[in-house]
Amino acid sequence: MPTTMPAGSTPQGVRGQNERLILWLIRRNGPMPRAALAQAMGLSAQAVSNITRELIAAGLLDAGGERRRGKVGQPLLPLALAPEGALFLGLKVGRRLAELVLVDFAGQIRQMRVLPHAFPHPDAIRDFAIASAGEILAGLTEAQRARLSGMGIASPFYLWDWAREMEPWRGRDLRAELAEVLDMPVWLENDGSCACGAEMMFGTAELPENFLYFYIAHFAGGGVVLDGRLRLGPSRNAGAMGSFPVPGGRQVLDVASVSVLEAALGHDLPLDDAAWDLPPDILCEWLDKSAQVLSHAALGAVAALDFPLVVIDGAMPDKLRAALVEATSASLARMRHHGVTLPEVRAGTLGRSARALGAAALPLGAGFMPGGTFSAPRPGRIGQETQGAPLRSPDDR
Amino acid sequence: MPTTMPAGSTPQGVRGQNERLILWLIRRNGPMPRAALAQAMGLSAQAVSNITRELIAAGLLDAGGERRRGKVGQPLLPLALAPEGALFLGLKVGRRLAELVLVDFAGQIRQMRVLPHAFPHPDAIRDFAIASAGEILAGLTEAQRARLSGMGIASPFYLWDWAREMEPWRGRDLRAELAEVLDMPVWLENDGSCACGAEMMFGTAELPENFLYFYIAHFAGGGVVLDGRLRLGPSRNAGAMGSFPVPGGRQVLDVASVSVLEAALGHDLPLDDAAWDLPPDILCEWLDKSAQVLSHAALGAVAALDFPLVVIDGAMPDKLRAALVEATSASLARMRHHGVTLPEVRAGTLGRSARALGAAALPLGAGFMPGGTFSAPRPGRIGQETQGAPLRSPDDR
DNA sequence: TGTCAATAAATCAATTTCGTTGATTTATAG
DNA sequence: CTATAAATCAACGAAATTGATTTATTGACA
Repeated sequence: MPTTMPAGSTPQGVRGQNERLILWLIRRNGPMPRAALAQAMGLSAQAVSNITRELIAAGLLDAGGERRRGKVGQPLLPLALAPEGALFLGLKVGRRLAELVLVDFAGQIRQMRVLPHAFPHPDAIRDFAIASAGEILAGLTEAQRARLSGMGIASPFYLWDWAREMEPWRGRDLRAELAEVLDMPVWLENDGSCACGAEMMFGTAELPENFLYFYIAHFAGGGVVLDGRLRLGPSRNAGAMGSFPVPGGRQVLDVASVSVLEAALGHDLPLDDAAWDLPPDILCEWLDKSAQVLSHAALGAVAALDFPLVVIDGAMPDKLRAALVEATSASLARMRHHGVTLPEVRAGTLGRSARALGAAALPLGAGFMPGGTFSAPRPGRIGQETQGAPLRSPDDR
Repeated sequence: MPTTMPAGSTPQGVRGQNERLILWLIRRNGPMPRAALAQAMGLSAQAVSNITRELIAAGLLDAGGERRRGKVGQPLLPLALAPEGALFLGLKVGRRLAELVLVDFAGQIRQMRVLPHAFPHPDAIRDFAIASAGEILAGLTEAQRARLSGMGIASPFYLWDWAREMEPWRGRDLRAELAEVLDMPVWLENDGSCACGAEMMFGTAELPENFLYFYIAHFAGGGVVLDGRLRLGPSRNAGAMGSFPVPGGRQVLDVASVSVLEAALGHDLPLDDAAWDLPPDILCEWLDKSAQVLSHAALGAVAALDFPLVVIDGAMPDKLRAALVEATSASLARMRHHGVTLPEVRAGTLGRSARALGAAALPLGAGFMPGGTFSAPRPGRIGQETQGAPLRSPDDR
């Protein structure tokens, strides 16, 4: 039975849905006792008790924390995510670096391998991913290997539009190539959407259910979160904020990107944030122009989607990111904005690691989060929640 | 128990969800036999049989159609929406007219009352709505009155920003005022979103699950449909395409609206489409400028949300609307659009009646459509499908 | 042209899954 | 030692599933 069709609901689907919702609540709120879960979900304590028992048996939750005493009554026993509950590989394809990370169920990066390159090439990155994944797998126990859920890839789209050197990417399907060799499920999404998903899944700040996200690196991208779900779009190209049109017949990435800054400098910027040294005049010019286009794009997105928050992150020093947030917020306030409420603008919390983390979050989202947390495009004309199967420990298979 | 919290799933919710999905499938696809429903939903024929039996008993579906023979086997018995299954009132607040319509479950307008005005005033519209609703109710049978689900209001937001004459709207809550007097549930949403919802619910053309919608009347608005659901936004202001920023420090409604056309003409346009008489130079100028801003806004929205389709409708003659569609499509093709796929541009199918129909669709969506078809904003941090209660016929209450 | 097997829709009966309700156990504050 | 609240146990009800049965049509063969 195809899982991509508009689906009716079934009792089994109910269980899977509730399991995933519990994991999501704990992921966003930190360790929670069963009573709080029942309260948050509107289910009975008994139901939560049954579901959590299975999740603990499946190795996804950990009840070994300290009982929290304080109020009258039996003390609360907070349930935490079990870090070893599942493991994920994340591959980031960047303009200057490829990265492969191993991330655990709690969102910690356990291992990282890096491949620098003059330009990314699909053959080189495929070989790097295969070799590095092999090394990482070799270092895992049998039990850990059984709990590896798959690999996610965060890659820019339309790479061949950037430069002649990236023509080899045209027509390549890195996802399929790696899925075949690695013998595990592989996902691939736009790098901006991945970074956004990482902020939602692993970010340390409270986030509203709806926000717009920009990620400024060598090129500019973004992501869209609606109702607590990362929106990928019917052709997987949602959140393409780098392509957003701005006045002057240009697009956001023509102005607000690190490559533009490097072009103004006349040389590449170092990978080490602390070593960035920017002349004030060039910096101000870039900040000013970038803030203009970011605020234009942000206001357009707010008009269409009513975002209360815009998050800006990127591969740049914290200080520069903060200045960009400030400049964008100020530019937004100066724009004509009748009929819309201006959003808050805020910096992201993950910086350079956002894309690789987001890549690893793809199998996590697909397997362990409520349906559509990383919303897959569904063919067919009618929208309906796709329900997931109940979660089982790898041992059961 | 608050229904606006992130909710776990329950068996009862499952039934309600499936009931609504069946109604939605039939609404969009036309009469369907049980076997096709089971196929489309991924449920067993038995489940569909049970659910449809109840929906027929509740008076929402009609099994009285002709059996369709042709293939081997027992002929198909298509189930259709029962027009008398429910009735809805829709109130449109417009710049020149207020309209109150009575719409049946199949989407047919059964009655309509109109109030012309120099400017809309909340007191006058309230009185008009109360009086007209009373007259309409008086003409219904007792059974029909029992099946009246409520009233929806389609109103522009921030009315007081348009003109000094509309200052009385500030701070008014027409929804609450009417809900109190009319003794029925009342909804109110932005008129652009309502028009978009009408296209989705009652439009005669096939629509994809995701599209952007513009509605050009005295002012310009719009709507957003994602995954087959009308998106209202966390503060109910999604789809505010009239406020979309365009080059030159302006917004869409500063350029692409009938009021701009009237200003250029120097006089108001008649309510009768056939009586519109526009000098070619003024028409061309308006079409050209409007297409530019519409295509800019559309391309921005496509970058953010990956829409495959843009629908343009409005209170104007079919011919003018077609010309605007054509001009916008052409302007879109001329824009720089690296990294995004250009959407199809198409005319809406409802024209002047879109907003009133969409108003009536608000109680329909709230009561009889899958959760979030007209997505209500949900407070709280974690997104989850809100499940509806099973549908019961009014007689059961 | 008439009869009958094949086919597919729709329903009947029995079973399983899952959440709920009400009673019970456990551990802490005061 | 009592009140309180978390968590579990046992019985119940709602909804979907599976497998068998009924119903009505097509199409082939006599």
